[in-house]
Amino acid sequence: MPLSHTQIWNAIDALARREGLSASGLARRAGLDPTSFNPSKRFGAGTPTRPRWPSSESLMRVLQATGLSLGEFADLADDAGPRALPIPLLGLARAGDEGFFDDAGLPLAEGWEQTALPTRKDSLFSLRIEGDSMAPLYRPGDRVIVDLDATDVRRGDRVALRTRSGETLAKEAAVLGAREIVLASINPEYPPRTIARDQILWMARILWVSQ
DNA sequence: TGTATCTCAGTTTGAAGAGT
DNA sequence: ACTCTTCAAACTGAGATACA
Repeated sequence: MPLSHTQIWNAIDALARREGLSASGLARRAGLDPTSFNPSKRFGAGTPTRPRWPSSESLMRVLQATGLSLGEFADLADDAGPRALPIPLLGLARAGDEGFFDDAGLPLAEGWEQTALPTRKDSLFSLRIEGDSMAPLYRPGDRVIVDLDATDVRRGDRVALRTRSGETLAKEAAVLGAREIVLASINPEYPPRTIARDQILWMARILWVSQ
């Protein structure tokens, strides 16, 4: 799904706003010249003006600097409303079969099933992981995407939750009792925590992690 | 206290440079 | 020739400082 000129620049502007920066501030953070994303750079000279595009290298540096995946960037690009972003899906067992990768080992466009990245909706938000209690699965600085609608938590799910005391936690649901739950850390150096159900403001499954 | 001036970080435009 | 990046100069607004 190619992105239009408008979508690319909308996404860059949206990403800059999300980071609390202007377009030039975003460029600077990415190690680019601060003028790279100026409005005057978005169209070439001449009448009519020709649309200009950021290079793929510039785009990759911005994504690296903001910790965003290409899929999340593509979602920012669409200001028309919620949209599922399909990406190729293949089971690991099948990934060794012939016909799914080219000579360079890159995925071919044909023959793959598809899965959808989460669409933009009000119940979605992201959290930045702090501390190493979830290492090595989630590392400090990783961003997880949580869906507040995804409350059907099962044992073993990775969840984010907020307590009445003001803590926000990202853990694994080890025991889901009627009156209390036990949250395990992936890192064995951190002991499990037991939290009473009535102390939980909300708890939802972690859908995606952006590294 | 209120006003004028200075400084600086952030941002912008237009032109030139580099690569193809 | 064309496209994207970089450079130089200028603009803008906020905060600090000086002074009546």
